[in-house]
Amino acid sequence: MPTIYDVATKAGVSTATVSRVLNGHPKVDPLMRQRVTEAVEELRYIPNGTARSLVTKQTRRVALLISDITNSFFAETARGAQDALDERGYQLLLANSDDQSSRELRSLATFAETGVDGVLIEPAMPSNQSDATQRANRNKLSRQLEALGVPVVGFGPDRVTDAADIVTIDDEQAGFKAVDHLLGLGHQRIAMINGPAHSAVGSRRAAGYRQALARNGVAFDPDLLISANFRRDAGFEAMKLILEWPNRPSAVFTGDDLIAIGALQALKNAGLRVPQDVAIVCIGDAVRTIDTDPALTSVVVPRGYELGRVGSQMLLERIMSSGKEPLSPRKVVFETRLVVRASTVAGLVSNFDSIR
Amino acid sequence: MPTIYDVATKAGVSTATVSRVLNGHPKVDPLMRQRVTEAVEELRYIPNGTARSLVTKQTRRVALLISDITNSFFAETARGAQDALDERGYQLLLANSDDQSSRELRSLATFAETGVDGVLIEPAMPSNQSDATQRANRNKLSRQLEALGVPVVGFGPDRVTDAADIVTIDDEQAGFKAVDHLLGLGHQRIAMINGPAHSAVGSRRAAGYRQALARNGVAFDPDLLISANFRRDAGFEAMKLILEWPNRPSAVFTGDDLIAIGALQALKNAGLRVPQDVAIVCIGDAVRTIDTDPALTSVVVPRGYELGRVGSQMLLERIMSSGKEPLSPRKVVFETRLVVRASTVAGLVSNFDSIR
DNA sequence: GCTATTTAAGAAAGCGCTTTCTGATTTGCG
DNA sequence: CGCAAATCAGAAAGCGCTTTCTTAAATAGC
Repeated sequence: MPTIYDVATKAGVSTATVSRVLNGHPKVDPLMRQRVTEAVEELRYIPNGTARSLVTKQTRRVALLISDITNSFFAETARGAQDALDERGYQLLLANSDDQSSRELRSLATFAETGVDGVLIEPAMPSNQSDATQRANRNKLSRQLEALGVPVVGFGPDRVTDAADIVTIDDEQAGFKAVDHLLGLGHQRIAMINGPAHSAVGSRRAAGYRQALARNGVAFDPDLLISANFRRDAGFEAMKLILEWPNRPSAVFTGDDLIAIGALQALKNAGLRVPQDVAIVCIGDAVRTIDTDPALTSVVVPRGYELGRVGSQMLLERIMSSGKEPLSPRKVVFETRLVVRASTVAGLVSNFDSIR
Repeated sequence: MPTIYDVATKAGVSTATVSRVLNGHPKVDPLMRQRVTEAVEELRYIPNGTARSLVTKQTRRVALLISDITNSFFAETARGAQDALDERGYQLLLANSDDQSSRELRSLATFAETGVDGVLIEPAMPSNQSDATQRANRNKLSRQLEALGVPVVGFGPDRVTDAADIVTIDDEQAGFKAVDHLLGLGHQRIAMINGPAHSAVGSRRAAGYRQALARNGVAFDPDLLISANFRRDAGFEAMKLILEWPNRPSAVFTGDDLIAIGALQALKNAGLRVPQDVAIVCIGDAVRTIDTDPALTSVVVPRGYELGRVGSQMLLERIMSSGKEPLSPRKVVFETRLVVRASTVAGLVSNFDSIR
């Protein structure tokens, strides 16, 4: 592997000049530039990024720390991040936390050694722990993130660090819109099948559910709020359970689209009509909810791609403005949008246009 | 940020000793080790990986270059790779090629600068190009990969480099098993709805289809082989087309599970019974094919996770054995398994046990 | 025409580590 | 007890760059 010395020798200049040419320094004689460029090509010289990083203290690398890349939402987030970073010549270092604080901290420690210019993080929020433990973990995370000394952008409603930017979805609003829609259609007894009780996303969506009820003067009945899982089978089982209640709700709001698909299946199996017997509304991805039968009314939330992209852009802004006066922490909240389909309004025909 | 000098000073030793302690060098006095360890903790010293890399020429970083992380198969691959790498303290650098050679080469160039210890690659195989162009691209890829000078593991049937390891799925076998099953049930007129005509995976699966026909003495009819896309809607449309044929096939083999799901929908819409009127068999993921109605008979291929994991392990073996005599190129071919369900044999009841 | 100023290239230091080589001290052995 | 061998810590070089400082040459000013 040729080094900058080889190039300098071949071009008959000093390494300083080679470096200047390589970095597009303005004050360099066109002749020198030419000679260096030729030498670079002849030797197929590739600058050593490690050596460069050692002196510049920049790696052109950003870490993305999520719970699980296998989750399609985060896969999209990764892709969005990747695309934005790519445009600026930054690379993406990926790590999965499995929503465990310990793994999260471990990854961060590795990043500290290896060196990154910034981190994108979806903070772990393990729900199986006490509030005190959770707080302690968040504190540890904050401190470790601050110790890294690089810009941070967090996905989720809470700021992971005092200086961190935030990009998130207004889940409470989404829950509100869904339930408000049902109430507007005259439903009064509305059940909710939610994700895990203490999941961050689930609890915010449930908050929206309660808020919509309150605003419409309907009393909240805790029995109607079921904690399940963000999975199809969980939705199926929960719905079966609901159908055994003596006083069946006229509508069901589900915490996400997979739950809704499972619930729909359970209703079909029971021979019930949707929406005539039970209406369904969910929060979810636009694409996944359109080709069910009936198509699902849903509050469409932005795709992971958007969040990843915007998050990266914000991170890059911070990275590139380092040295200048620090930007104050920003927060981007994505809006959600109710898309009415046949699962709440009988006979409505939907096509893919509705998802745009 | 404290450096190794600070630690050395604080511990009253030389940087050499600190380095030895940090790297677990055996011949170092326990007393020294103790003093160094204490100094490290007091100063919260974190070794600078960049500086280390500069001298050791190792980055503890591996690149994963795939077409698109948003594809769930590759998301799983990434996860499998990640998990295997994590165990050895290696990090994952992610890049998407979108199946474009140009992007692939660009990413590789960046990796060359930044430095990686190995690369996992799913080579781009853009099908919209001439054979000559494709060959040229493959050559460029090979050369650039070789220039990198690090171990390579490729996903797919063809060796990307003479020295590269391979991990792949026996798609031809999968196609064979699927069609052989149909033939065994007495079907003679069997259509295939495949993915894109020139996709690597699709063409191998089609080869299996033809091979099964040949082995069973059934003539291959090119009209029965439809090129579509590995998507649900493509399957739906293709099936609708087939149903307009004067001489309807008694069975359909689809290139993947999404196509099958779409095809199933088309058959239902047409009021046809599966498998009595038309049997369906597909190649696909075990989970996705079980909760259709009827459950899909399918040739189950390993999940991306497995490929990623095994690929990484092979890569790590090579990385860690560098310096020793080079391992000869290896090839791991994952077997596939026919799982018979109700879409070919009426009345068969399936549960999740069948997917293990 | 001679000094003052600008311009651009080079010398060399230094980024934070690892590792070889050297040398002091200890241990082994006859 | 004396010398050879073994042990382990330190000095210093060097990994491949960037960047400051220096210096030589070119230009300007009067």
